[in-house]
Amino acid sequence: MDIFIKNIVDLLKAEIPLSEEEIKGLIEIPPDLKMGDFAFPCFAVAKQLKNNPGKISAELAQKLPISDSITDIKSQGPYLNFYVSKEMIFKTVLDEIFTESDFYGSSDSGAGKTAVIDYSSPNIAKHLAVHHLRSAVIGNAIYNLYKTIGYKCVGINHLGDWGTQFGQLIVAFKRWGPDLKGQDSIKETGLDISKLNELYVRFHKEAKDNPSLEDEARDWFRKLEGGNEEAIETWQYFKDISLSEFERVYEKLGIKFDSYAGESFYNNMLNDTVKRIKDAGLSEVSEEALIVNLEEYDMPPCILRKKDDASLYATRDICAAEYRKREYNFDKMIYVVGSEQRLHFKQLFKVLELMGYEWMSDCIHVDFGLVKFKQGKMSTREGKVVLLEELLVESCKIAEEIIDGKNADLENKAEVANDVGIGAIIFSELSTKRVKDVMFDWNEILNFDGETGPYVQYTHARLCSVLRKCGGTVTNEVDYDVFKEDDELLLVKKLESFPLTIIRSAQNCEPSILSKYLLDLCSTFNRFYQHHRILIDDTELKMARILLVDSIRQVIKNGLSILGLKAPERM
RNA sequence: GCGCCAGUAGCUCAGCUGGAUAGAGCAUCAGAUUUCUAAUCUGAGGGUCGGAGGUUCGAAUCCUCCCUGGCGUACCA
Repeated sequence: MDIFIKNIVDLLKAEIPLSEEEIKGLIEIPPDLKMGDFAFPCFAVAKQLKNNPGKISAELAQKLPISDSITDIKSQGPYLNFYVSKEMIFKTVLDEIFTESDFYGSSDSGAGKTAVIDYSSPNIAKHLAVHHLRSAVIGNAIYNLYKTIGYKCVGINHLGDWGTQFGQLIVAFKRWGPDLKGQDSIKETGLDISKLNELYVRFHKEAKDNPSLEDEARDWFRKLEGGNEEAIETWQYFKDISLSEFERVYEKLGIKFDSYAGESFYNNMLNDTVKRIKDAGLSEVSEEALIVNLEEYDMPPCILRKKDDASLYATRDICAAEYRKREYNFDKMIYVVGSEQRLHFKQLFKVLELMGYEWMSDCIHVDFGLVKFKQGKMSTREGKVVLLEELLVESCKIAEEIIDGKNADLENKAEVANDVGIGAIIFSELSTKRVKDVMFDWNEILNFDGETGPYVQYTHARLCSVLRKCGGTVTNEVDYDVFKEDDELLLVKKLESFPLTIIRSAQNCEPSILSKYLLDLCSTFNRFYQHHRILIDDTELKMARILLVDSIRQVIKNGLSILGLKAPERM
């Protein structure tokens, strides 16, 4: 399509006092097919030409020559509308998709560069709940997007496996946990994540009446950081229990990480980091804590060490950033973390800047809105959560029931039910812009009609079905001149914008751009499918439509795969 | 109090760097299946784009103020 734009620019630059770049920037796509394929708004040059836009447009329409590629130029009010050769559009686009297949949409703008993506990063010793879904799913999609535009990606699950809360858990475990029979290790206690959760909730309940528990907890965390054997053994046990559960859920979601280096991983590097900050003269002691004063940047201080000398998450994040730069030498580091931590990241980036790290400008906080209940914010502390695994199981169950009702003989029913059930959940997380807070609603997230993952998957299955029935031979050796329907033109134009959609989606770290695109493509196809037959007697038209169908199938498949959804061929 | 983010149809949301008539889905109602999967499609109703100013040929989009909601605001993450 760039070819057409270049042609138009070439035509215009002779008549208009603007540079090629300026003209190119002004060219837009008209809202309706009737208005042509490209448009140039003449407002922009009205002043310079001392004429009104309508007249300029009318004069240009008369003056400019048409050609094989630009088949018509019309003036419509202040707009100059260009009509390009439909045959060339179809040929260019469908040929490209046919040739590139699984790689259609990929580009190499990130070739040779590395992106580190920090996502999911839950606190251990708790179940994964529905509010953990967003970071994981968004991060995974961003990982795939960057990979698609050529980056080497490193996915990091920065586990929250360190901090005062583990002091709290140890206290709770010692007070109310299972009795140790003296022999063997604590691994014999049969603790699971639910029991850990109960201990956590109980701690916060009891600490309200008995604040000394908090002191006790801080003391245990200090011991943990100091390497106390009992503390470490208990903590490691908690971590093992948690990870086995997490991995099961990630597996279901199809989400992977290249590294599980969590907060604890940096424990023995913390001193060096703090020393560097001290030596740079950035830190000071205030109210017994070691801080970096950020007053002149209108921010509260970044606390490096509490008054009892224990570290905080900010300390560990600074340390982790340094480590990742050393280890991966990233060109971009993306933190997929909720928007309630905005200030934290602002402080973190400021401290990195003050430390003299120019690469801090490569770090971005990709934030997202809260998941809320009607009753208010979810809180693990109060035990008010919907478990993620429970949601996934429920969704797959519903998917299976629907299949039983529609396509009971489906061969790999369980597998497809799983793909669709999980797909529904993932897609619903990715279909609105990140910044929006979302209200958790069972009915909404388990809806399989309308703008949903199953809708996209269903459309894909339909396309596959048509291709099966046509005998399976798809060729790009077709007569591109047989496409006459508006719906076909809309489809091919939509297909053409796929690579650009991916780039925009990646650059904005906004998977919803791609989700919306897929919904739009599917709805355009379903409309076409309803009104026009594909498997018809007219062989020329049939072969051309089959190529179009196959191209749509390919783009949906590529898009779903980036978002982290499976594309079943039957459902 | 201060800071950040959001406010578009009854509900959930699109609307690219300002551009042609503000669009979908859900829900409601009315339709479409001897024909490629009805998890689909067609149609109807439904809007002071939170409010008021301003910039501009032109504003849902940019600026200012106000209202409402969410989040954050030194030893949690």
